[in-house]
Amino acid sequence: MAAMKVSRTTLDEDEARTWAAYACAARRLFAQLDRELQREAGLPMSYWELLGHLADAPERAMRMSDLAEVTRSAPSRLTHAVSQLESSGLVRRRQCASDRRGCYAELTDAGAEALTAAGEAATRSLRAHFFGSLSAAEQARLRGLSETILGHLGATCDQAAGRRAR
Amino acid sequence: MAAMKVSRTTLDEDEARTWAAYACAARRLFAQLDRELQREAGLPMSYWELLGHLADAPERAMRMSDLAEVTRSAPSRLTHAVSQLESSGLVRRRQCASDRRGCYAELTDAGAEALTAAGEAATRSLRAHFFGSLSAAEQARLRGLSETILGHLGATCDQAAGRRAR
DNA sequence: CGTGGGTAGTTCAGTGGTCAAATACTGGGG
DNA sequence: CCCCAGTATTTGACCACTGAACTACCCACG
Repeated sequence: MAAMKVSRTTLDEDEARTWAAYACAARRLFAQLDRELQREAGLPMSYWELLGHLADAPERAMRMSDLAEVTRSAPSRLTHAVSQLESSGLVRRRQCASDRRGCYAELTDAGAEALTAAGEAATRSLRAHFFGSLSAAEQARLRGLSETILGHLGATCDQAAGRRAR
Repeated sequence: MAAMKVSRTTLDEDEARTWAAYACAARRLFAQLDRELQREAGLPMSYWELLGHLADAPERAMRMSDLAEVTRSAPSRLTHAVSQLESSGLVRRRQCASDRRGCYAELTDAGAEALTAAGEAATRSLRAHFFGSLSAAEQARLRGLSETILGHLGATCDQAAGRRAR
């Protein structure tokens, strides 16, 4: 008879294979997208996303800390990333009028252009390697599963955040 | 009536959301696992996997280049990683008898211990954030989808590899 | 008012990773 | 037998990212 599943401190065969497949697929997809984005648009994926958030924002500008929050990255990362993007002319820093500590990162026209170029490269890459391998129904299922995972992560993270906030 | 889907150079709403959900979930899972592994076992995820491959190998040892292949990483990364692991005593380098250029990386007893500790931490983390959010059926579906993606990636990569190999 | 605890952003030192060049050795054809 | 094209690994310079100080500023309270 099959053994009851008991809590072990080690993954069983099936779990290990599931995680391996998931992790390997995701990593290779990221690596591929990143490479193609870099090659065709000269932009790493993380910078592409950063520019994307700026483009979505009103005035194409955001406070550093808000940008840090939506990209889930440490403030110091933003400083470095924005400095780098600023030096390649895709982003501009603007003093915040109401709070002299503060600082806006604003998308420049060159940044907007780079963003659309990167968007096209990303689209090609994703169609080739991600959407191209899945039927519409499979895409929907994968999206559902991802959202489930995210929901669970969000909940546990919010708990932690709540605890920290006391 | 609904528009025919034509090839655009930009993702449509639905594709964008699917990719966003997938990418965000995967990244947050990796980040969480990496943090918890680091905190509880003092080991980044990539080093944990590296040690895992060594543990699975006969004699708990592998040639640097084979290790590079199974971890899909550049040779120089292996050199750096193995040096670092060697200096913390988890791995030992051994000369290859038949090829004096060659070199084995061998798991030490301390390395094996660290690996099981990391395995337990990883198991807890994955159960909490990954398996914990999905039913058995969902896990199976996610695994199937990941394998589909991998199959597609493998095929396209092998083509590229084949072209390169001429 | 003025002072102190919180907040916005930067700086710095450390780490894991990449790419390109250097080193050391192998093995088959002249 | 020797030479050289290829292979295994290392080295070094550089980059992105992180966490922990640090600076500058805001604002509410006494």
